[in-house]
Amino acid sequence: MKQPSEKVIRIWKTVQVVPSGKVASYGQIADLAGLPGRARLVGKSLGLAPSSMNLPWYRILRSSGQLAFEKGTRQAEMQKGFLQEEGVVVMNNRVKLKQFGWQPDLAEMLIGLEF
DNA sequence: GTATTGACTTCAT
DNA sequence: AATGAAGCCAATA
Repeated sequence: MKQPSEKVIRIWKTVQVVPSGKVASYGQIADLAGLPGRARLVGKSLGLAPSSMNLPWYRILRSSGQLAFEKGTRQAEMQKGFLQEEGVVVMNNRVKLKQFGWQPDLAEMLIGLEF
């Protein structure tokens, strides 16, 4: 039985810590998950995540604030929809990190470190 | 074992 | 702002 590696699990958990209405970058998630430099692994892991766990993958974007998908793709539009539903303004396929970028709180960090 | 890939990041043009 | 190259490292082939 092949299961996702622990690293993937950690990434998922870390993603779940991101609060609604905020967004985080792949690199940021990787760092919080204790996997610095694994930004790309984060993306892959999100792709592996089953939809049944309600993983808020849409709160994760690039360091520049751009959505991970190209504009016009179905995923990008869906991501945009989810974000706006949480109050995050998405314009021209990007989000203003100055405004919506998530800064981990101590309490939230603790959750992330519980693993 | 090496080569390629990827929901990335950063620096240089 | 846009584009490209290099860096990065686990997973796949």
